[in-house]
Amino acid sequence: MDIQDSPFARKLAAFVQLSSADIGAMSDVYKRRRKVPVGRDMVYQGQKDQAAYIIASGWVCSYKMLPGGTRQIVDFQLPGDFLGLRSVLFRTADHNALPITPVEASEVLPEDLLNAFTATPRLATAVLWAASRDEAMVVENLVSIGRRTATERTAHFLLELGARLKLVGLADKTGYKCPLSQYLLADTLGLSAVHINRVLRELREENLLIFQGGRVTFLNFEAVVALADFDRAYLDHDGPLLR
Amino acid sequence: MDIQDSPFARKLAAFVQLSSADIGAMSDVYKRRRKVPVGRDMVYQGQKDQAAYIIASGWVCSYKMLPGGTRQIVDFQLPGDFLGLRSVLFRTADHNALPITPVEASEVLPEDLLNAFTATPRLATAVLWAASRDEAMVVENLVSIGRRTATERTAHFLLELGARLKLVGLADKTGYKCPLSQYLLADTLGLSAVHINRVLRELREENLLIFQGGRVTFLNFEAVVALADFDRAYLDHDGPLLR
DNA sequence: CGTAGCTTTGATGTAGGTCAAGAAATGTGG
DNA sequence: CCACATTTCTTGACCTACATCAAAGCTACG
Repeated sequence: MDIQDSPFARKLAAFVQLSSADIGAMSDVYKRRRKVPVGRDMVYQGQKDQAAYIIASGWVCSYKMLPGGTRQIVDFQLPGDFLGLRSVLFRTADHNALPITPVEASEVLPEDLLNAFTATPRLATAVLWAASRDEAMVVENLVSIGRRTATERTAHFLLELGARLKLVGLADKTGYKCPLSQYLLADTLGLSAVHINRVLRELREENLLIFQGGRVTFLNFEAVVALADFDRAYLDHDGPLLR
Repeated sequence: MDIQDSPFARKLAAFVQLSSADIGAMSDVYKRRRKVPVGRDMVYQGQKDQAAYIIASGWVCSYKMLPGGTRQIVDFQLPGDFLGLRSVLFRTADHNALPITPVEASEVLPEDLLNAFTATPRLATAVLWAASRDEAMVVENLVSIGRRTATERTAHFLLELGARLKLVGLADKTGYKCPLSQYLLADTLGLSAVHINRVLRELREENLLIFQGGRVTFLNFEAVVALADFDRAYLDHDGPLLR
């Protein structure tokens, strides 16, 4: 794939107009392509001098383990997303990352990243923007878990996933392919798997959405948006914000 | 105050060694000093072309409102912290920010910030690092609310605050001054104010810590760390990480 | 075609919410 | 420096959303 057509470049290009120099710097960063199988951690907590990755295809989840053996999933990385930026900046990973589908990713070495930032500040700004977008999602998740009911936060999360996938052309208004199990959903939303199951049944019986057979289908998109108090604007940005 | 002695410069200097050029760029960024009284929002959701701020003194809380009138506090900004970086990058604020003590802050204009990044990439990297540290805290909060009990997450949060304040010289192992009400604590931790009160009583009666009279006092620091499963490393960084 | 991971459902338990109301602290104007 | 108002804290009684436990039916794929 040409660098300019990669999901990563597409995403960044939504924010800054990248010059050919910027794109050149990106191709340096974006070097070693790797395939990673399901179920083996790509990053694990406490690991030193961890590389970062840019996801080309597949889904990854970033999570933290707690002493009791419970897990909290913090975020998912989808095609075009950066994985492990914090691990590079802090020199130590503070979380784990696990592919939940087979993944193709490009390894980004810390030096390359920092050199690219120094050489092309616009790229640094673009990466900062992408990191901020991810943080905005984590924040929205925090709000969900803190103050929304199980049903609201499930709906909210599934809408958010849809919006992200739409950005990279993997979803439309009717729904999207979704490889998540109810266990993963539970660990994302701070609920038990049993309760997630009941919530999903309720959403299905209310003709709001169907989560089944590896697919999310919205039956009544507007009603789901209303239920979840979903802000459609927050992941949409018209054109490049920075010229 | 000399720029080099500001809490902001101190914090960034912990990450990158800033050259005099970097410091010069910072003084451009770090320009208009303002005083803000308690209880008037500095940033509010939906506001366009919002400035960002660097806090010189005082505490600010960033929060989101939900339709039911409930509130989730996402983070606190303490002296040296950046406020509203996302608002600048996205051109629209996605949250509110409210001083909970009188605040002195320097306004950072979007242009100045972006110019500084272009002129001195090291500064951009440093700001990216600071933003990542803040995100790490939001993540830790998410984990708390998702998977820790009320007692654990309260302990965790109070330890984290202590660690942050220690970085800017406002806390030691015995405790710190803390202007938060139990209502603020509740909205931070996704609990009700009534329950926070019970949790604090329990922590007090177990001789773990006292939250009273605008002060947090640790009676048995080690026990609190153990209870909260607090990772002391994650906010400590020995020296500049990036040379 | 067996076995391991998912999904579904029922029964029961509990952490934390809500409501209510008094006590203490804090602020404000005279 | 006091009286009054307002917020903040504290506690008790009761309730509910979600967890836990248990067990049966699915899917899938080696």
